[in-house]
Amino acid sequence: MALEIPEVVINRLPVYARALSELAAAGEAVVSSQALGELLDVTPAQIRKDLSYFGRFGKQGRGYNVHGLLAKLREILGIDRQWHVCLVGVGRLGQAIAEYGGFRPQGFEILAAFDADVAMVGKTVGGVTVHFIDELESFITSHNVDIGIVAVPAAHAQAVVDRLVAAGVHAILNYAPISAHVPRDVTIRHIDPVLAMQSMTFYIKKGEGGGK
Amino acid sequence: MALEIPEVVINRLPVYARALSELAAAGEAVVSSQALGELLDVTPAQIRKDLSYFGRFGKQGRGYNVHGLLAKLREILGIDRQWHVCLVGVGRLGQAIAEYGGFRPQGFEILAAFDADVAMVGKTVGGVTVHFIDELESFITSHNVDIGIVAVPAAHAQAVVDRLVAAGVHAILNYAPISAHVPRDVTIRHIDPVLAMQSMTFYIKKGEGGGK
DNA sequence: GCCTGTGAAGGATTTCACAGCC
DNA sequence: GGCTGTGAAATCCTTCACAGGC
Repeated sequence: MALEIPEVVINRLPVYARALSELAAAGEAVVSSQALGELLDVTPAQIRKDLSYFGRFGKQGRGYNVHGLLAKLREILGIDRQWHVCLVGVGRLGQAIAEYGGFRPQGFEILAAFDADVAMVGKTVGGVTVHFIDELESFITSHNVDIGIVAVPAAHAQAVVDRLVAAGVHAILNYAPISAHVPRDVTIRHIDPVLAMQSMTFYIKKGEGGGK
Repeated sequence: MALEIPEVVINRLPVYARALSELAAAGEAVVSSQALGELLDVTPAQIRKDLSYFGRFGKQGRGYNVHGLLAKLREILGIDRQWHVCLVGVGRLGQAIAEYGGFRPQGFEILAAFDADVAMVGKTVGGVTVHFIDELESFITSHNVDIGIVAVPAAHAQAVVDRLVAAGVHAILNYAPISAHVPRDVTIRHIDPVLAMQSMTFYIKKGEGGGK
């Protein structure tokens, strides 16, 4: 009977969880949907409805227990555990990703990196050892890698995605500027600052010269 | 009568434009909504409907002229010109952004970077000179900066956003892990790989152990 | 025969508004 | 009195399906 949960809802939960972490760090014990909504620029009704897909976590007249709700969300999202990640591509972008300190504290452990350039093989970037790309599949299998990060040039990105999928990875974070294809049982998210820029210019263009 | 165009539509246009660039580079002269849709995993009806917000660009029986449609989309999005960008924060992340070569070829020129750390001031990162943060407002005004990129620690990010907005910037690309507040006439986009990861784990968690 | 552009239908998501509980 | 949880209403977005042009 677990009715299908909209993807938009799932995408908002990590934002709620992040805000709750901050509230917890600030020593807040309880928060209302109203207060949380103001923090996040979301309507209180939206928050309550989103949470209602998963259960009844609040108390009438009071609001939500910050720690309790955070723990619930972490469980729902599956971020209450360690995930094994591998990185493909250690060019400039890949190196920046390897050196980025934001993944590990959230439970995403980059176990290894892979590259087609033999000159990179054996080096260590941000604490991650670079392997030759041909070892990708065996590493994924032997180390139970859950998530792949793609940071190769656009021309090779789909091939890398295909290899990750074939090797059994079910989630991919793609930094390459392509619309990658994946089977329906694989989840993919794209990080593309240029696309983000290009959608913003539509709105600032309007403000110039023209009407209202 | 320019009926309001949904934001989801605007967000898809850059993806269409990117695909058209590739088709153009591959020497394709014409493309149907069907073919473009297969390339992008989007339904043909969606593409046609999206484009219909802006005009009638296709020819029945043939499809769309690749160059013509691309030019139209670039004009609609405002990516047919140069934009002035400034970067705030040149820590590890900010440096990686400054060194990233993907913005300039798309018309986004990073004119300057700013940081509160005087040890960074005067240095050059990825061809961009670092200024002291207090020069932010005067630089934005004098150089007509359109877009700000925020790459400072979370604790300072909202303050930086506020300063950018006060200085007249109307679009912000935010890499800091916060839900920043901006006035309604300012457009903001968030780049947050951790949030992307955290929404994917919901789906791969389901695949494990459990049902169906 | 093929493919666009588009009203209309359908589906999804958000917001409303209020009963019920603390 | 304040705030949640939630059906119902409203809004938004996608898909259908077909008239019309090439």
